[in-house]
Amino acid sequence: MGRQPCCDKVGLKKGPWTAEEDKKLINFIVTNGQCCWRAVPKLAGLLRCGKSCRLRWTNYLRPDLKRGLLSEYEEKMVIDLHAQLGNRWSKIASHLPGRTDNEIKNHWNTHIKKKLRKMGIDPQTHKPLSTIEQPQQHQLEQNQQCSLTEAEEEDKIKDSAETSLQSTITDDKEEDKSMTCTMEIINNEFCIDEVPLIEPNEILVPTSSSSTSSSSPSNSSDSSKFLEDLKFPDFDLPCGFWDEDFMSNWEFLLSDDSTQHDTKLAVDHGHTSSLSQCSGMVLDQDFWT
DNA sequence: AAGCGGAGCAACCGCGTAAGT
DNA sequence: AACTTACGCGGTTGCTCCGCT
Repeated sequence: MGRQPCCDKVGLKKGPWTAEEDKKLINFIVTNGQCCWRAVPKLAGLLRCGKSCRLRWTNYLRPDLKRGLLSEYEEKMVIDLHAQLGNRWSKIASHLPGRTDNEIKNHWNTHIKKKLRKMGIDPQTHKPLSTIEQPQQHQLEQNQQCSLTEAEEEDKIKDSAETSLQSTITDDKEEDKSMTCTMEIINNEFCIDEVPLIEPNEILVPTSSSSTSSSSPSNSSDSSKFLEDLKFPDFDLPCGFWDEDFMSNWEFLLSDDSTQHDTKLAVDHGHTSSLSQCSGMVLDQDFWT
């Protein structure tokens, strides 16, 4: 079956996002919520494909994102979850509020891999490097892959991941057995037993798309006029939804002074904290409607 | 000061699949 | 049931920054 490209690539912009584009995307999503990514660029007045918009929003502009390096605890969680889930970054990310799959993937590839190797642990199998012979290692990888592809196992693993972070990994499954030694080694370094539980209500619920918003334009042909009316600071925000710190952060991003904007700047200049604070909040879906 | 190389990270690409018709 | 469409995911790329020579 032929698959059409996600968007007409001709004339679409690629590469780093500008402050102006961020502004447009934020304005649009704050007002309309996340829905129909394919339509977002057109309605928001962006020369990007929907995919690019979604990525920019989920990986960078979302208000509930934490920025900055992963804490030791988060890092430990990533290692733990990776041992159980493999390279399923989005699943791993779902256990780390405010972190994106992309961020975790990058952190894994640039930091954690090295760290584990330094500790003598194979990052793929989570077994000590010295004890693994090549053929065995290969089989281990295959076994892990195999077991992870089964839906039944996945549910078990998911449940396990949610609980084992605070306790020990059950050893009633072969793959768990194979990880035991790894975990022992890691535990020496990270002491996961002391980390607090993550409560379900601490898991952020990213804004849902049920919000074909009531405030959305009556039809798309009015979208350009509609967008003119979007001025972020004028939005009625639920009381206490975003603290002043956070608002100033986004205002920073949206301000006209940020033409040279590289959102990294915001992070580098101490705006991280407000973003991080947001991660503790559960987004109210009503807000988006 | 300039050049080089590695590290880090944002963004892109292509595939799998759920949802819709 | 067959097909289409859009979304989400994971792998990869390429740009920027920074430290070293």
